[in-house]
Amino acid sequence: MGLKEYVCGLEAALDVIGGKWKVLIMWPLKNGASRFGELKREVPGISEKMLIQSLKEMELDGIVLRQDFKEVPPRVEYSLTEFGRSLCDALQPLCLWGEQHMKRIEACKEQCEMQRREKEEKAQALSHAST
Amino acid sequence: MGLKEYVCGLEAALDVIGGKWKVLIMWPLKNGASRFGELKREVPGISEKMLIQSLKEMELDGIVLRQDFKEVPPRVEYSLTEFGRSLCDALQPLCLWGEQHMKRIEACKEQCEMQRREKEEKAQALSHAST
DNA sequence: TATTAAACTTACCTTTAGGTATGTACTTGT
DNA sequence: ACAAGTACATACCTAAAGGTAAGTTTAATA
Repeated sequence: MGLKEYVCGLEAALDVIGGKWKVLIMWPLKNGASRFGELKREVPGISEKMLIQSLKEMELDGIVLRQDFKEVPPRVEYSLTEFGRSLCDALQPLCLWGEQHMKRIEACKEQCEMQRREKEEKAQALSHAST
Repeated sequence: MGLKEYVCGLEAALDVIGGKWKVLIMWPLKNGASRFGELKREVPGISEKMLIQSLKEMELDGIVLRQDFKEVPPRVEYSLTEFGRSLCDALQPLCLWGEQHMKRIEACKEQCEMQRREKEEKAQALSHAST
């Protein structure tokens, strides 16, 4: 598994925006730079660990710029690079698609959850019966 | 965590195409229906378990249609629904973006890997020293 | 009667992602 | 001397994703 070999462009793109948080971090940054603490508030539910971890990877990928003002207490601002903005543009249609079909998707995922639970319960019942 | 609440359309969309395999399964299906065995060959590296698991979820999400010909040995064909094709269209720009910057992304990810390994080795060295 | 072929299914295991909680560094203001 | 404020770092744990390998079903055919 030395070097990555992407089958298609999508695989590469998803490798950049993969994970639970990255797109949620990108979206507020479209309106301009944010400090670490601000971002934490703008992305509700994220932990500090996930926030810096994501930001670091996004910086490495070149879609986010980190600017350290060398003050105490620390002041660091994050913003989108040109590259990052081009990624946002490419994501726009997908975002729209998601918005248009959000209700439907939510319903499907709930359905999924229900099936998962049923299966889990069935498995539990079986394991109880065997003891 | 009862019901899902998506912050933006992207979150919903990524919930549909999330995971390692789904887009890789969708792409060959753009050229028409495929049997299970065909898909297995068209998506190199995928296991049978991951293939049906993904296909089932995609069917539930309404982006893939499963057609069982009730033959023996079994013959089942999978194809994209209208909804699935609309998703493909929405993915096109992202796919293009990924293709255009594939080299750059590959390089970044290798860089990432290297950092991870360094860190791992450092941690190992420390744990050895402490014993 | 045994075999074959295709599409699953299941059990078990390893790896990775993500969550929680606590600690650190540094300087300004008290 | 010390408390406060901000951006991290680190250790530990749980849950989810994914991999491997073996088994199951069915009717036609040898």
